[in-house]
Amino acid sequence: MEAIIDTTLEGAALEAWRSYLQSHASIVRVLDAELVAEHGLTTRDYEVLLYLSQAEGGHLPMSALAERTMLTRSGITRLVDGLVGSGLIQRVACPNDARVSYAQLTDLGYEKLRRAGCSHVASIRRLFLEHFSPAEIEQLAALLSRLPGAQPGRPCTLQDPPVVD
Amino acid sequence: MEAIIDTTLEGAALEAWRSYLQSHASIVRVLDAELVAEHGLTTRDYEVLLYLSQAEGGHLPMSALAERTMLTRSGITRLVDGLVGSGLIQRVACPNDARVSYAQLTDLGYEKLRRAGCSHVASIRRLFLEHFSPAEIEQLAALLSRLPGAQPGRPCTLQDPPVVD
DNA sequence: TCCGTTCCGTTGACCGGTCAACTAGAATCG
DNA sequence: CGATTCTAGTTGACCGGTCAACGGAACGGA
Repeated sequence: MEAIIDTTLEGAALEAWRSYLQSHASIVRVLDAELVAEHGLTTRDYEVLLYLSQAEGGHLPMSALAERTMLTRSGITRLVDGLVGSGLIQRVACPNDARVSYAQLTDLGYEKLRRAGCSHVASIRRLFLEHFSPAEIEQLAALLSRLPGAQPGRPCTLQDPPVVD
Repeated sequence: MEAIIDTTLEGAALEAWRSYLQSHASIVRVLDAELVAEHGLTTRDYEVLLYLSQAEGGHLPMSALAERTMLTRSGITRLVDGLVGSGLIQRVACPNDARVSYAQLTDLGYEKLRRAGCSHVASIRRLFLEHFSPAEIEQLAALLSRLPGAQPGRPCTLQDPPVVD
């Protein structure tokens, strides 16, 4: 009845994996709490506003948002509902394709994002970046970028990819 | 209307943070899907079984589980409800203190954990560890262990701690 | 042209978790 | 001892998300 993981994952590997998991949980929890407390936004909200701000013209189709946030289309519908409700974005019909509706950042939304962004980035520095030297940051970036899902394009295979050709 | 993060987080730092977030999301998602598909367990379920297996006598009070899993006591109640329902653990009254009830791993639960553990650890290797050399694993462990929450004891402060004395 | 298929977004039902209120048992202190 | 306070666990109401089903619009052959 001994620990399963200890018998199968040796020292440093266990330590790396454990730290990866636990630090993420803790950091994300704090970031979210701060964002909610100071700006009334969840991390999801913030993420959506950020993606919109980076998009051409400040708008993006719902499914593009779903893809970027790794949420379901229905999830995005509901999330956007909330942001529309608080006036940070609005829905705009697409002139070329009546099926798609854009989520469009409003002035209020952009302003909100600007304010929230300052404290949020500061928190990221405090909770993540400040624990490393610039050289270590580079190491870390190099290492972590090899992991599945880290590269924007390569999505992260579930099991072995069903390569059929 | 430019990207907020790009103007405030310079190259490598942005890259490190982005990879950290996205890789975690992707990896955890896959791990969970595999665990559910192959063993009918969520990651939470697995975590609870693992903690119980590591505990003296295979049992732990509910609140100890809540603490370790970073869930609420009510959350643990419901999670344990499910595991009791599928016969993997059982509730056992504490003889010394009638308030506490232990969650106790059953034989079935232990067997389940053993099986699930094999494939789960294999997945962790495939999705995380195998992307690095042993030396890099050590680097990674050393770096990540500095992050808030990575050390078991030190919990991760929310904002500046409200020191009142 | 018209019908089948595919794609986009929304909706209803549900699930896993939180928060707040509660109950029961223990601990403390007069 | 009894009153108060604290602690462990459960419960009800809610929230944020998924999944499955759907409706309307676009596309692609016959």
